[in-house]
Amino acid sequence: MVVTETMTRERNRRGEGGRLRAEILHAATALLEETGSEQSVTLRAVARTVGISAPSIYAHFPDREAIVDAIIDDAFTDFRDAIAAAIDTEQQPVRRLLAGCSAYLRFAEDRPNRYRILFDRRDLIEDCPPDPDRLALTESRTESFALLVTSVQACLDAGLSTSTDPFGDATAIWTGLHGYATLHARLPSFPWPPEADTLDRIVLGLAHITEEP
Amino acid sequence: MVVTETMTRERNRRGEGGRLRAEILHAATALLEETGSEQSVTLRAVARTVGISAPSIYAHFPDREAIVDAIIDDAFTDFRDAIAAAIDTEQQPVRRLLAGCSAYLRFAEDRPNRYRILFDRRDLIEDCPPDPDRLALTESRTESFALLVTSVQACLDAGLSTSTDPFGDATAIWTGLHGYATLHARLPSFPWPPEADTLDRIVLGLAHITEEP
DNA sequence: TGTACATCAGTGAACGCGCGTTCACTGATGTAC
DNA sequence: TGTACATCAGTGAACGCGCGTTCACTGATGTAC
Repeated sequence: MVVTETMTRERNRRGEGGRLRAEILHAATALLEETGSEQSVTLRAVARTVGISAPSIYAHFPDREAIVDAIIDDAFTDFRDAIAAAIDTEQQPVRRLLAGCSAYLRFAEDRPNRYRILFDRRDLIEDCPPDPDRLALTESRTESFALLVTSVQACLDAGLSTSTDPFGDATAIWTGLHGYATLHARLPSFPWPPEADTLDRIVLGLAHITEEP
Repeated sequence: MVVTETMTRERNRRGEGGRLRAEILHAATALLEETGSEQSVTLRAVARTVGISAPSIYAHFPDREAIVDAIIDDAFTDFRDAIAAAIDTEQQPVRRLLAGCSAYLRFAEDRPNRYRILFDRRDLIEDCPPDPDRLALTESRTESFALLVTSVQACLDAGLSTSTDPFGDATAIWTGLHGYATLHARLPSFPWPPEADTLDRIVLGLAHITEEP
């Protein structure tokens, strides 16, 4: 007997309707990561993947946009956690900084489309009024960046950097990492230098690190 | 009398049908630059803007994709020309390099959506067979990058850089510029340092320039 | 223990929309005689 | 100079598609008595 997608799914028991929300998010994330395009997260495609009818989604999300927002929210949490975890594997400040940046690039390389959506939205382009629903998302972004600033500051505090502007240096590192991550994903056939070289260049050069770890 | 878009346009005279091609491209470019999304370049939207019927486009482009390709091709030519022109305004090697990089950022800032499409396509992700129609496009990309490599090499030749790897340094500068350009456009409310500082950081730091111009 | 009933999780049909593309066509423009 | 005709630059209607969203509904599940 051939088991199709639709046959697999059983209706949730009473009180467990909320489980569908997670299934929807999971399916939508898979779609987005496969295609790399937010446009491919359609209610119908998501419903097809989950094995439900499209209108069922409205019990859990007010509209299509809300699903995409939720995906980005999740992705940012993952991103921040991955970097934080990597930093925590090291003690020495320069090593911690490098580990965090390395995790940044690894995240972008392992799941390029997941990384892509993090900074792809037009959220902050228009000076929109502070939207409470989006505040958590903004904070999650801020936190990822704060990890970087803190790591640079730690090098400075330990006397391992001649930086006079840790925030500016962190910003420079961020743009360097972002540029490498996005171009590397877009143009894989370009003769890129090894990731370790890039990391050294960006981190040690831009953060004014004086001593090798 | 109210003159509407559609009333404005007159049919081209015989032999001048080719002019419509330019009008289509112009309209499509405007659409892409306004919205920043390739998706908004639809045959119908383009036709509406030009003031023709949608099927008329088929006399000049085989399909929708061909229009977008043509836009990117044009954008790349503009991009390369802007950088080349800026470099040529200076004599001293370091100044030339800085001028080129500055033009890079200015292009990205002035026409963010035009810049965006340059590296946004998935062209090279799959190892597609060498497509002769796309070769010019690829060359135009290569040329833009070559300008950068040459500029770094010139600094080295003049003894103004301690670079041991001009190609790698040019790559690092490129990723730095790209990262700054894209993030700056995406998150304008972030406390970015002045562009000049960023340029100095990226160019002087990453290209191992020893002497200020 | 049995049964009527409220609730919950989800369905199926339908709406209007814009899309890419096709097809047969029209009517002005230039040209051959 | 006049006219028949080929050509060129488009048009308008239609196709099937997938989409977001709405609406009235169904049928299994648990609960009150």
